[in-house]
Amino acid sequence: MKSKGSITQLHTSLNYKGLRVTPQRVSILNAIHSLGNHPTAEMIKSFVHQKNPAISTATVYKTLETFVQKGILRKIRTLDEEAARYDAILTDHHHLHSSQDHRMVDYENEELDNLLREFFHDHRIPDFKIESIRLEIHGTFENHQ
Amino acid sequence: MKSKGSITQLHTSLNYKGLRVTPQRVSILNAIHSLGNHPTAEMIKSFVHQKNPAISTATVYKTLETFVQKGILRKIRTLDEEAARYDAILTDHHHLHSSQDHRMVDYENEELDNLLREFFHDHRIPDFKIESIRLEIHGTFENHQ
DNA sequence: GTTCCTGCAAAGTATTTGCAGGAAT
DNA sequence: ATTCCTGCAAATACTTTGCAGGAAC
Repeated sequence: MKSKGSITQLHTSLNYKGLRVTPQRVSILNAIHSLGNHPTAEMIKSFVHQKNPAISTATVYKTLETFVQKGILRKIRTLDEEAARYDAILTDHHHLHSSQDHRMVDYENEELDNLLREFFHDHRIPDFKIESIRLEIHGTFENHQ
Repeated sequence: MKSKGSITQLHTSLNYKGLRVTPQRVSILNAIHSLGNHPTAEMIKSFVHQKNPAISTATVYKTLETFVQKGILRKIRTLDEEAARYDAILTDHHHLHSSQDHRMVDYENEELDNLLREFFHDHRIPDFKIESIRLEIHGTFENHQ
């Protein structure tokens, strides 16, 4: 469905970051893309285990941390959950948070970002320099989509 | 400095929520108000221990959870920290997040809220009903304030 | 007197770390 | 050949739970 990076592309992108291409890392990247947005480490581990049961929990965590350090993933936390989630979208964007289940869906809107930029340009916060703004939009999904 | 609730007020507000007034609960509420915004359970525990070393960790956690359930506190999580924080301000508001240290400062602006309300009124998100919006404003504090 | 709360210790969940062997380069 | 990565097990951080005694009402 969604265009996934080929093995070669993964290879290249890992190399580019100075990382060795290991089956574990390839599996984990594939898992994140297959799982859609914002899986937890646990979800990634389960997915990866289907094909490769030998991969250890420690490796999953270490790898995710490495990817975050290298700027391949972003780590995010939600309001009401214990576990961290990992986001493969690196550009700044916002999230819809379901108050029913713990779903999180990306929300991007350039017009909104411009509006915010303007607003804070006109309303500087004393002694604070803004780097980025992320909206947590809480609510409920309708039509069970 | 900041107007704190007297013992009697605390008493009344706990009673109002159907909670018994215990020294532990009074200490914990005082701690949260003294510590300013968004202390972690650990910070609250340390503070409380200065006056009352006997209070247990379990009680701190249980009490905080009770307060959250009763709507006396709100539990929040930050981007890069493991531990939850507790916020005594219940009305919807936003937060400044320091990218230097792990500081979090409240930010409220009615004009901003109106702007957002208008924006999302005009740009409905398909199949999603918004309940609340919180901004995470990341950046750096200047003038070491 | 009844119900609720506290403290202890143990358990649970999420995550990190040290280290030795093994794989990628 | 060297450097980096993985897996194991143990450790750590944060939080929850069961239960019995004690406090608040």
